[in-house]
Amino acid sequence: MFGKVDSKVNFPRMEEDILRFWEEHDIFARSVETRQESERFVFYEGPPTANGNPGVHHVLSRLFKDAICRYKTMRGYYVPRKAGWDTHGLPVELEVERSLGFTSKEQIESYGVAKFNQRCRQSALGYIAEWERMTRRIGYWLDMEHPYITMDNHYVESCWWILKELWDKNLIYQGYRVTPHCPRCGTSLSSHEVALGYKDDVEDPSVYVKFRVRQETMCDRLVQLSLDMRIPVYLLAWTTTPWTLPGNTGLAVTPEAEYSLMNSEHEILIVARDLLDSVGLEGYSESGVMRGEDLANTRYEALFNPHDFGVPRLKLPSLNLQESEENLSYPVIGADFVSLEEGTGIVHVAPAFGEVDFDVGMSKGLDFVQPVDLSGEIVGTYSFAGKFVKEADSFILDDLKSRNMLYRSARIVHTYPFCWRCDSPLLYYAKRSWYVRTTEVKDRLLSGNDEVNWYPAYIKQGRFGNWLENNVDWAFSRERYWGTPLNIWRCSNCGKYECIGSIDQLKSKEGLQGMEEPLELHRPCVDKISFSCTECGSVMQRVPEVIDCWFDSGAMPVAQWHYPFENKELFEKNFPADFVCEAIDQTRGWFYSLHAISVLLFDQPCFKNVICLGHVVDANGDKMSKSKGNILDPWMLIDRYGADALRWYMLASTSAEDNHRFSEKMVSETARKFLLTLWNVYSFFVLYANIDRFAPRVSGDSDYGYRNILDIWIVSRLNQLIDEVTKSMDSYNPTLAARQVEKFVDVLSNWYVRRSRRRFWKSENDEDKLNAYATLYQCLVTLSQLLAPFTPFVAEELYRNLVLAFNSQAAESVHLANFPQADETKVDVVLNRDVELTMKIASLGRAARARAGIKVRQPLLKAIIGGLSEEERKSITRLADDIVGEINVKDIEFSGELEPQGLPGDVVSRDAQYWVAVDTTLSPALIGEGISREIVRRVQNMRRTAALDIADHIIIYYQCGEQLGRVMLDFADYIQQETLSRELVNGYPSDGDAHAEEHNISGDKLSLAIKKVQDV
RNA sequence: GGGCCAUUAGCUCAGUCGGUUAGAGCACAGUCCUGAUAAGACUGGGGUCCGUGGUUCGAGUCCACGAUGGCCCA
Repeated sequence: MFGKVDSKVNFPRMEEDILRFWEEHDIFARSVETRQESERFVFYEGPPTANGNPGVHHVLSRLFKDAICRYKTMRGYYVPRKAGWDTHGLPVELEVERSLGFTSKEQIESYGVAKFNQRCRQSALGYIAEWERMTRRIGYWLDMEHPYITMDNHYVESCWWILKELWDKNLIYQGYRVTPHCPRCGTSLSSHEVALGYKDDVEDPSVYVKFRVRQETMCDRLVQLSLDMRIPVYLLAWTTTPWTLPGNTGLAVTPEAEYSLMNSEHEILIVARDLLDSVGLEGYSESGVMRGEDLANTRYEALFNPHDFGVPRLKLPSLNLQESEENLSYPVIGADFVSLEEGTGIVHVAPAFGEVDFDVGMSKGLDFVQPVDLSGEIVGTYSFAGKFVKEADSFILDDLKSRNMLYRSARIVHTYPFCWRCDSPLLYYAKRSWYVRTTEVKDRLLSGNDEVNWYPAYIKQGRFGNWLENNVDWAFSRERYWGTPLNIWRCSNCGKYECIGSIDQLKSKEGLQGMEEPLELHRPCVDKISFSCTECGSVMQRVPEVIDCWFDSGAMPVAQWHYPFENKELFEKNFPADFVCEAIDQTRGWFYSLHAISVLLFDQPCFKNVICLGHVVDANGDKMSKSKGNILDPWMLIDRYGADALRWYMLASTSAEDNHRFSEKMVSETARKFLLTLWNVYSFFVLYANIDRFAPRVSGDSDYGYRNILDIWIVSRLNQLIDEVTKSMDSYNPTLAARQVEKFVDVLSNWYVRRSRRRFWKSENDEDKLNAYATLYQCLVTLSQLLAPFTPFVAEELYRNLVLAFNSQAAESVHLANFPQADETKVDVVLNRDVELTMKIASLGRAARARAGIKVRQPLLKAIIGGLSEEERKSITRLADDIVGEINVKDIEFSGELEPQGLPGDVVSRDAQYWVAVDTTLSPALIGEGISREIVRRVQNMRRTAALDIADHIIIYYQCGEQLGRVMLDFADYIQQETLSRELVNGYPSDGDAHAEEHNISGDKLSLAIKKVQDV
């Protein structure tokens, strides 16, 4: 006997039971370890950042990873799955800062870096626990007992080794470059972090500033054009960041462009001719035109002389300090980046801010003036000193206005980047940073990418390829606290740098001091360690930076094994990965850091196949965010619908790469549509199989020699399905696979079971019935295996109940079983097509009946089918029973005519190719048969109302007129058989133990009563 | 400003190589079927296949330009 199955299933509760079973019997570990000798399928887990609870979008990528890994396991591969946790970085620090109420780095310093980092560690550990809970519940199988954790000493040491390798290859350098800087967090942001924080509707000043031209530096042409030397000549420049003006050390023009001299009574303004209209110079008239190259080398008076405000002036590229100069002037330079689309065609250059500005400063040898500190406050003795830059804007403008250096001031709305974490406006700020020279291996980054299979394929040459094409060196240092400490020490005397690649190397240094045991490879512990300089013998101290946490995660192929310090063999066996999977934002994140580090170290890519997922969005297609309040809690969905429902929705509803629209309603619909249909087929099977004491063969094979065509067909479809699912999964397309399964379950339920119902219900235990059970059994067992990677819980439930009840030798879990193999010889494509055609004809026939207004329960004489080809006609004759049964006609005829002839339109239904007509002639015999079916239906409803068991036998009592009485007699056998009735008694039951109802059939009264027969 | 992706029924999505009347599910209405079904069937309403141009005998599909949205980069 199979275990009793309730048709009303509580999936969440069932899943909890399955989870307990898995854990008690260690199924996951066994599913991996029993395949230890097989070919390896290497999977890398992209470590989630442990700084928040997992949301639906995290669940999505975990499910795709799980489905592929479970599939490969069932296909016989050895698929170890090591969990990983990303525990470092600004996100973690911010979480702690928030809990402590901190808003600046000073507060962290005075709180104490040791205590602060301890809190970061605790915070990460807390979230890891939460992630483990979610991972377990959704059925994501992952070895969480042996995870890699980026904050562990071993992990950090491997990162050190990598950096030392790169250092030895001369791929690490310290550059003075402009980086997006968050003044609150006090650190640079990587480009992908910046990308997270762009806002499109930022209001900023839009100001036109006048720079007075030094008369003695004017070229002849300008002297000539500025006729009246008594009025001043100004270069007009446009900016949206007035706070950068104190850092101005140059103006750039396009050499080939034309510039107009615009006269008023008091002054001459120089503006690009193309931009006159957009600048709007009312009251000015053009007194001359000159080329940009004529302006180059002209000098203008410094807007703010740094020497007057106690700010040093340095010379690029040497950065040598410059002497104080009273009448300071800066040059006009020709450059190719000057826009003639907006502004004035004259660009204000401040090398301390802005990447382009710095680069041109380096190449043209401009001055470098930095009037802003790293917290974004103006330094020096300006009247607006001490103010935050954005706040200083208006004071700077007032100052310029009072000196008549401001032509016009307005406001504009544009796009500007903000810190994705703390929302502070980012400042482009020139400072020292450590770089990995990724541009050195750019060609190999690109060619390595060619070897990777991307799903979807367009990412390879598209987003990821473009990103690699535009590769710039990786600024990987961070001026923060909680991260892998940068393993570079600097001599306080001679400035020599040394990179330390291991703990042993560090311990062996001469003059080692400050090493505490146990050694903790974090700040401030590592900061205290010093040793002697090999050059001059002075003390070497570690540089203050930590490294970008993206570097940590990209190091995982190496660092998860503490390679090369141990596990050499493990590393080699697990490199490169066969498969990784994350959302599309990781093209610039983890996918890149993995790829870059792998190519830098080993000159080869480190993953062969990658699924790139779209984002999870809400039902309206909007991104989920706390501020919008459209976040869905995965726990709520799991508690209500179960993990399988969530899994199936995520895997089946939307292609992996598209945005995944998400709402509670969609999850519940999916659960109903698919899981309940499957469950109903399953509970139907178990209910009847138990009544008939069906015992499956241990092999599970349904081939009993004799076959009903329905059996042959569904087995054909089943083998086709196995083939389809295998191919879809092998090409990393779980969505397609899931949809194929969904289609199969639909036809299994709504054609195979529907058409076979009577075979299960008939009283004889004949061969046909046995075959029906065996076939449905085979379908359900195979489905449980096909579904195991997708809906592992319900698959397990089906498998264990169906298989283990009769086969104690079988694997005790579906996840220990092998994936089904398609038997190609059983696939009959012609039959598959014919059944499709049968469904089509049945559908047309039902439509024709509906048009004619005759209930399906009323049998008709015949249906005429047209539009079939000769071949189809021959082929489909073997399925005539199904057509006859579905349309409820006594016979079918085929017509060679393309159009129905001489038949009223309301009995014909057609599509583009086929037509079906029904003969609506009703004989008394047919009417009687229709009535008998009507009676059966009413009795069946009464059985339900009386809450009788499906197998209970009854006695039917009836009272009626002559016509119905005749039907009762004529169709007595049929009625009794259908309703499990021992007797048809014309009269009332003698006792009150019966269930009685009054009926009306086509105007005739019928009194019915049923009574359960006690002796079975 | 640049790149990638998407846009098909009220909603979620299919739509193969360019070829018959563009489909399915959900939702809505009516009818039917049913002792597995919380299901199913039939009918109906509901379509500017984002827009404009082009290629073609023929375009949802190919090309160009544009719009909107998402993501990425500036």
